[in-house]
Amino acid sequence: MLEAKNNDELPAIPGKHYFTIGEVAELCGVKPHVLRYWEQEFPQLKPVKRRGNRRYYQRQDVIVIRQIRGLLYEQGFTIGGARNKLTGEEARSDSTQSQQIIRQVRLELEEILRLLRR
Amino acid sequence: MLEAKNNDELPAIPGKHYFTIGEVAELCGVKPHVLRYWEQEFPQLKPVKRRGNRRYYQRQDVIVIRQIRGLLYEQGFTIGGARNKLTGEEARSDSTQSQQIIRQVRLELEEILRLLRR
DNA sequence: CGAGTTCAAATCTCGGCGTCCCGACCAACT
DNA sequence: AGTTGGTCGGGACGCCGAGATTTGAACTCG
Repeated sequence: MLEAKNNDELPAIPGKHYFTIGEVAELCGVKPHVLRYWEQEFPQLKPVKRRGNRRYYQRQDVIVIRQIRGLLYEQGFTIGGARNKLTGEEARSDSTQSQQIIRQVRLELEEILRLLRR
Repeated sequence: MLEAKNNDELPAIPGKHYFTIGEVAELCGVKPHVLRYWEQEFPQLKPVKRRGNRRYYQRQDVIVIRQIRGLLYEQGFTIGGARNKLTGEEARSDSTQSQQIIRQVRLELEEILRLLRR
């Protein structure tokens, strides 16, 4: 159990509404204590809690967890990077790689313009 | 010097062909010993070496370094993640359109620079 | 009831990512 | 030629991010 699987080899999420931490662990290939840890690190991860502070995850939470898992274990983000990526996902000021390059070229062009003006 | 800048606040790359490690450090906001370290970690980072094993970086190297810097310090990738992202990008690079355009514009720019320098 | 699961909090581990230090080498000035 | 300051590789060291383990009590479910 809990081998290092690819995200897309994980089982489909069963049709029920609530999952215990153990079930989610199994579903996502991530150990329970790691799920608790991630909960401190990712504000978007807030399972409902019930009697005795037990966590009850909904399907949405499972999806978020799989996203996080993908960013950390497949894409190679740090926790901080994954967090930013997730929170900034809608507020896409996210500059892609080629956008950065283009900005750089623009700077160089302006530099040349400056030279030409003298 | 060497404050934690954003990538897009870095100065334009001057028009010369070769840079010492110290100049690159300054240009990219990354200390020399880190550049040497990255060189072990990123196969795509191979400055030419001359007498006494001194590194001579070309503009292309400076660009790569800034990309790496962006991935690590702004996007929040691990070194491994950044490396994969870069090598994966290279594999695709011959077919992505914007990269071809960028390369072409860059060539023209360098031609102009050469003209300007006479 | 009893076996198994879950809880919070504290502590421990370990590798990733540098950082420091070293004597030696090199290059550009004067 | 001598001086000044940047650069070389390499080995030891340090910090901290990301979990792992431990503990002992509380809960769940058959």
